[in-house]
Amino acid sequence: MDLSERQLQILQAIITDYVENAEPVGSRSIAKKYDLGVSPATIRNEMSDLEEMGYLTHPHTSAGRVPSDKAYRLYVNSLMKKKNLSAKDKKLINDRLSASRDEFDRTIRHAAELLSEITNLASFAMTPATNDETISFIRLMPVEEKTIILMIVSESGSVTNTTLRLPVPCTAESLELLSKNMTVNYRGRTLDDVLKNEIIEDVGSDIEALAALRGNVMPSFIRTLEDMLNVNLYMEGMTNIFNLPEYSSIDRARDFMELFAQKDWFTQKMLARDDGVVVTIGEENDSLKDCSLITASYHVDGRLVGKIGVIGPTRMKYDEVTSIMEYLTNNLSESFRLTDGSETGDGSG
Amino acid sequence: MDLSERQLQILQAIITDYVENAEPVGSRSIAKKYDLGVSPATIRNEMSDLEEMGYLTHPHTSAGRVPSDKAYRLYVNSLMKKKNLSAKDKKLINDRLSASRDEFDRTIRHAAELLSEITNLASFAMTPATNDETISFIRLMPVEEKTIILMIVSESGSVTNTTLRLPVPCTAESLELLSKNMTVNYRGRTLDDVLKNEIIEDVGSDIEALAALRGNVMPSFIRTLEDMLNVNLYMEGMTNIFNLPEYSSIDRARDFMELFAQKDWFTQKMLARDDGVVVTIGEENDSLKDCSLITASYHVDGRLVGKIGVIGPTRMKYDEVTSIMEYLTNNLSESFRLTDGSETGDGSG
DNA sequence: TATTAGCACTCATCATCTGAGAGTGCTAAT
DNA sequence: ATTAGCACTCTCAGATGATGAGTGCTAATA
Repeated sequence: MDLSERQLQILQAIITDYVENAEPVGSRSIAKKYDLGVSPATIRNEMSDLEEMGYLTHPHTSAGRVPSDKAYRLYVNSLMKKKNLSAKDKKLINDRLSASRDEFDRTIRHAAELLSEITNLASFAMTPATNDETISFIRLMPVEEKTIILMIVSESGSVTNTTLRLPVPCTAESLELLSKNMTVNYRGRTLDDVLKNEIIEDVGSDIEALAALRGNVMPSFIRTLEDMLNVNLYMEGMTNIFNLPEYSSIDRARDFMELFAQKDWFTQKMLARDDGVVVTIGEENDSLKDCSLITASYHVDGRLVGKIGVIGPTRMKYDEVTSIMEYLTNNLSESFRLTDGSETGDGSG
Repeated sequence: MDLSERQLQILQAIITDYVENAEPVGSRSIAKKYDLGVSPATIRNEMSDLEEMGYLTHPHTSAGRVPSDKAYRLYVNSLMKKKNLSAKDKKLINDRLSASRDEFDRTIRHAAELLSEITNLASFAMTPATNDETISFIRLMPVEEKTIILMIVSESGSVTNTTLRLPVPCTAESLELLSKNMTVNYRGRTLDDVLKNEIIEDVGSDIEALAALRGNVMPSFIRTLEDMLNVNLYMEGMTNIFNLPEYSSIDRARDFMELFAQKDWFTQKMLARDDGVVVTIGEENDSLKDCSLITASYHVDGRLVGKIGVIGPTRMKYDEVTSIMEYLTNNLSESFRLTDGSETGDGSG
């Protein structure tokens, strides 16, 4: 049962009005503000039908109508028109991101900050999942007699390291040897692959001292690989939601904040979402039943996929927010394109 | 004008009761619950005097009394008795910290988690300020033709690195040479020293290619040193405060949360506090006028000083919280004592 | 002199009530 | 098919009054 042109217009008007004012919309105000050429009574009848079809709800008899999740979904899928970013916002994004372009994590954090500043909602940004990153080389370095640094470098140039203490001293030569040994062994393999398919124990055992050293290093190696898999999550603007009428009750606000206190859970959730701009509305989210969640993905070196997102009430300016996120992720992907040498890696300052 | 023994008893009783129930305390309930051997009327008179002296306040005529900041200060300084941790809490702390002892940052985060769990307040923990850390060595490593890794290792074994791209290719030998060169130059100097006293430009200029490379590396070197100075701040249990009656108003809750959204500002504030267990109450804090803040410091390798802290309403169980923090920081300092080789640096798992 | 009982008084809180206003839903006219 | 008219419903804000906790003062008491 498709909606008539007029019904769509009315629904659109109600959504626009409700998103703006956060108050149930009455037939009279629609008739007055939006020039639909019909009387409030007609609009009332249509509203009644729309409610029957599940697009509107009714807080109580004598209140106006409020759009349902279904209405927002329809809006996002068909009604919504693409919005152009204001020149001001574009400038803001360009300026702020370029200032930190060569520092990966800082840039990601700035993206989250920008997103919450421009949208006035809660936002997050996370570094890419690195399951498919491949190992480039492994290096062991002496610090003190029994202290060494273990360093793993991935193909995309990201580095993770750990400092570890050995039960017995070791020589610089044996560290060098084991470094080469491990590099040969693991170079080109993905983190997931190495972590899942356990450790191969058959290399280097011809020299006993080396085998012992290897035994001491392996647990740290594995743990460091796990560290490498961790994505960093930056959250910003959580307090913005306090300014919204839907969170004026302390309980609502608490529920909201508590969701984000569980960072690990949240990260997993976000990683699982599809790439590209994805909008989920109200009940479509498992938790967050009265929130909408918009995520978008950016690319690093054209491959790795990181995510940014915005969380707010279902009453949200979907058109604006999606546009901002599209612009922002394009900008990020552009920043993180490593194919040619135009970026020197150190800033001008 | 000193307080009489009886006045102290009454004040103590009021504080105990108010901390427990968060409601203004009346003379009758004091007389009933705490066996002071005097009638409500006498207590009323004393309360009136205490109010005149600024130890109590009066929300309105017919309400009971509430302790003022001054009262809490007196309590913390003289009245409070040291509390023993419950065996349960001790076990919790021992178990949870030992599980992550060899991973520095993780341990710090766990400390913050523990603190908020046990106190049911908001907590934070931060890694030590590293101004006085000295540089141990600097290493440059090739990744690809024009991509290299810059790595700085401090005396205490902490490592910071950055990946940078050069405008022109460089040889492994020149990287090696510059590494040595820089290490000789900076070894033993503190981060602060190096950052403040600008860069010495007179070394290695005898080889032109090396000087050029050095010019390309220095900006990243400085930035990486700055990174090294950054302390990590972990905040936990922010949502705990929603359960407290003093934050049942959305405005209060918002103010509270907004303070902690400014992480940099907060970090600076906390770094500036004295070492040891420090309690500041209400107005004694610049911002946070109706909060109390308790911080304590732990030591790494007996030298570097990190901080943990708890933030809550002035109505707080000062005795319990300070005890917990003392126990926790002792435990942390113990964990981070690096003097002998008993710790292998890699876990048993 | 210090303490206490007694009592009038104050004030917040809660439940109840009221009128105003917004908005609907239905019916009958256009 | 649309619209005007009107009764009806329900929320909201303000007013009212009862309740009860707790004080502050006074006069009696040990």
